[in-house]
Amino acid sequence: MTTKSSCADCAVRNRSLCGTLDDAELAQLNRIGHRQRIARGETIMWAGDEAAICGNVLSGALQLTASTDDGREQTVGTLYPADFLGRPYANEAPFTVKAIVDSEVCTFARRPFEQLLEEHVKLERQLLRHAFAALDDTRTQMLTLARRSASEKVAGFLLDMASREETMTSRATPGGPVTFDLPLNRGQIADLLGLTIETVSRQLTKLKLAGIVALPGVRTVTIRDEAALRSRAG
Amino acid sequence: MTTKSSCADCAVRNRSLCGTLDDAELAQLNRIGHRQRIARGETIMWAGDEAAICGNVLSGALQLTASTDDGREQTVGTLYPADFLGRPYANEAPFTVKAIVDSEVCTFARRPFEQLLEEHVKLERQLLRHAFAALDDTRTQMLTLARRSASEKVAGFLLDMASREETMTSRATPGGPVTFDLPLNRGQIADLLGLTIETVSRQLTKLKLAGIVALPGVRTVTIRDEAALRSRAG
DNA sequence: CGCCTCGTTGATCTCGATCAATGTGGGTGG
DNA sequence: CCACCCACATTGATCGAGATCAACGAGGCG
Repeated sequence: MTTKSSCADCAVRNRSLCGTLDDAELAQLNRIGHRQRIARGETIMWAGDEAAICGNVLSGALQLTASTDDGREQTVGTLYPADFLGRPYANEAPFTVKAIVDSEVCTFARRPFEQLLEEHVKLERQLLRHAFAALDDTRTQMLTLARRSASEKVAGFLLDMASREETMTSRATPGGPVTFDLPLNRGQIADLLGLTIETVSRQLTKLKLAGIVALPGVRTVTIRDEAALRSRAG
Repeated sequence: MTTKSSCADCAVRNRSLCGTLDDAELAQLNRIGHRQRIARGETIMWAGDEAAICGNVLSGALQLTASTDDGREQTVGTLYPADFLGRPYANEAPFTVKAIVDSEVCTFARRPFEQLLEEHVKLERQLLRHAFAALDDTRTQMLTLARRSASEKVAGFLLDMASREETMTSRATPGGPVTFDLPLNRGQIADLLGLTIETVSRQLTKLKLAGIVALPGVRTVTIRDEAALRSRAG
């Protein structure tokens, strides 16, 4: 399910790779790009398969997953709007990419995109910055996975999701209670944090009993005491 | 302690960033580069400080470390010869960089290096490839940190070190016993794998008692049964 | 209504951390 | 040359966080 469309009205126009391109360059990119909808749960790239496409996330959220031979899984990265997806110059995709909510991605076939990269230095430079940023994020997450306790992980995760929510909706209520919906179910949170479903659930219950958060719905979270949550996140 | 020197006799000439440059470009790079020795244990970059330099690792090994506010540490990356060090376009260094053995690095002041990057597309392209490779490595390591058991971690680590040793010395004894020295002490192995010193030590003892490895010296390892080690690594 | 997925809660177990003591090898100074 | 030291490594005993196994609850949908 792909549709042609113009870059002009792109929601992530000035945050993604394309931000620095002039109109002529953008037109070129537009020519090889397709806007593609990906349903929740759908996998658009399998680890080990040929890395045929790359692109920009327009809306929604996707996750990168690695797994051991015997099936233990770990989320090794999450892609949000304006993030870059795929792996130029690689023959096979290193990780599996799956939509965790309904999403839209602006995709390019890898070869033509690589071609464009080589012709447009600005595009390559932006990609380099994105790659470095992703590398820093990933390394920071390593510290969390290896050294933080379950309660630190869950507290940190909630703060992370809250701040993402706040920047999306640009709500200006610093310190006040924030309510938002989690795009992930318990299993997905567990995958992300290197925990089990049960541990995530117990940690959330603990935070609820301590009055730090409220859980009006199973996917809905209200942060009632951000300071306390922050101190638990360490 | 820095010395000028020529790229012509550089040990990592054709594996590092510089591999694709022509003589004129190399001369330019040479003009702003310094060969710098770093003693074992010495820190050349502190997380949060200004990211003043970047460069290529020539020999030895360095580690990137992240730590929590209360002092728990995690190695989030290791740099070997030909790896790129530093963070162009960032104002502060994201992680602390320390030499784990006596090392040599070819360093550039960040600003002039960035300048050169902008002028030489090939350099930028190589850096992009390095960054992607580092990203894949880091994400793969996340799976290990979060989901593998202590014995899987240690077995995998030994195989990793052995293969690195083999490629360095290009020894051609596939399957046969391989002997090599670890550049890391037990504490550093623990940091790398997200374990404690005691657990690493116990796992090594277990492998020794099972006859899978021999430990002729405290830093020396002989792999006696690679297949068994590989099956423990999962 | 019954089924199915997801989430919560309880009981128990296990791996690895922690605390503590002992061993070892290499370097230094008497 | 040897005795001592000190950092590093090993080994043992115990503890506890989180995994695992199991049962139950709550909403959504045919």
